[in-house]
Amino acid sequence: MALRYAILVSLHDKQGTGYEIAKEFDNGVGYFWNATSQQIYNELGKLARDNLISFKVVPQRDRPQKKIYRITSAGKKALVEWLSQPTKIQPIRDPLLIKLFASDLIPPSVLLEDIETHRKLRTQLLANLEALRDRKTASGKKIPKALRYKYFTLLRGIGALQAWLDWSTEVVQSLRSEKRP
Amino acid sequence: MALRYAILVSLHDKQGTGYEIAKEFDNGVGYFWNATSQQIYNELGKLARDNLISFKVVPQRDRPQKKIYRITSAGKKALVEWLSQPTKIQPIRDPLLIKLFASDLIPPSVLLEDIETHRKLRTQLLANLEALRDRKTASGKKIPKALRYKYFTLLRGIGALQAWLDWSTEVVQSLRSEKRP
DNA sequence: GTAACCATGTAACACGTTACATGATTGT
DNA sequence: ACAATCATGTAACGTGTTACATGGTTAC
Repeated sequence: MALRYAILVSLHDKQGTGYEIAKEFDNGVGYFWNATSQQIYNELGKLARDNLISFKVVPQRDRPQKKIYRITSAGKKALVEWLSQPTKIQPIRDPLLIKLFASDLIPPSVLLEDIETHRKLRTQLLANLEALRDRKTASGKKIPKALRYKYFTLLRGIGALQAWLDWSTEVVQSLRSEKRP
Repeated sequence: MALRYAILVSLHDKQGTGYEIAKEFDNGVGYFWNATSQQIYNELGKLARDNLISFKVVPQRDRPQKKIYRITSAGKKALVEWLSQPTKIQPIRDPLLIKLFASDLIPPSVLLEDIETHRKLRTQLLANLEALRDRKTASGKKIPKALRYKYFTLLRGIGALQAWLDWSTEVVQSLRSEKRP
């Protein structure tokens, strides 16, 4: 159910096409929600059927036609209602930790490689988010009130990545010391 | 697919009934994987059909009969194979952050309540995990090599909870200051 | 020429959640 | 009385992933 509201939030901020929303999910919104374009196109269809969003078809010369979606007043109402409900704690499901838990079954090098790959990805992501943060707070800028909570979602992304990277540093050290004792 | 291997890891450690595995997922294994008993019973059925686990039915006087499962050699093989494959980074999906992102649509008090509920839950969880950790490292005990990586999964759980709580402290402060400026 | 970008969609399948169903025993 | 613990399972539904399908433009 949450994807639908993530989309409504995105459309409440700014109208857009499915393609654009999908891109946002890869970038901005992406550090707290994740979805494939297929999921998004599908959900946009349902949302339009439920009249929570409307769209206009825009033909283009060079590119395929597109649908620009915007939230309706019914959509805004549904969104506010959902926002007022308590959220569920989301369960943890990290396949990498299954591996660690079963590490006596595989050589440390296999684990190491996997962790290093994740480290690279997350290090890159962290750099992106930190750059974003720095742009927002550069030269003594103050975050406007209305944007403060969006800013907090960014900080959450950064905090989570940092915690993961700190932890993985320890694990890698331990794995390395095991290889050449 | 990962649930099946989480179960195999659990059974590789120690044979058990579906009920016992489900309990483990609520406690030990629970800080990195999560599943309902229905999911587990279902997957156990499939695993048995695929001969990756076997079971014997044990009738009991006072209680309903139970099935004690253990991993087979084919199961161990399948597990090792899976462990050797690279894992995927798991996508982030936190409904609470959707709320924050859309915070201009709801009064801060609604957000505050929700966050406080989460804080209580996670504070409790953190205390449990820290107690577990302290028991394992108490009185200068050294973690045996074979258990070191299991211990790291525990540290990961603790780190993630701490990062979340640190972040939420900031958010709550900001929300409170907005209520009475 | 090959990849990336723009742009949308269908269909099959896998995975997860919730509700329903059963039923004795133990502790408050 | 009521809830919790032990113990397993089916069925309906909702969500997420992967593959397939189409097709022009721009940049290397």
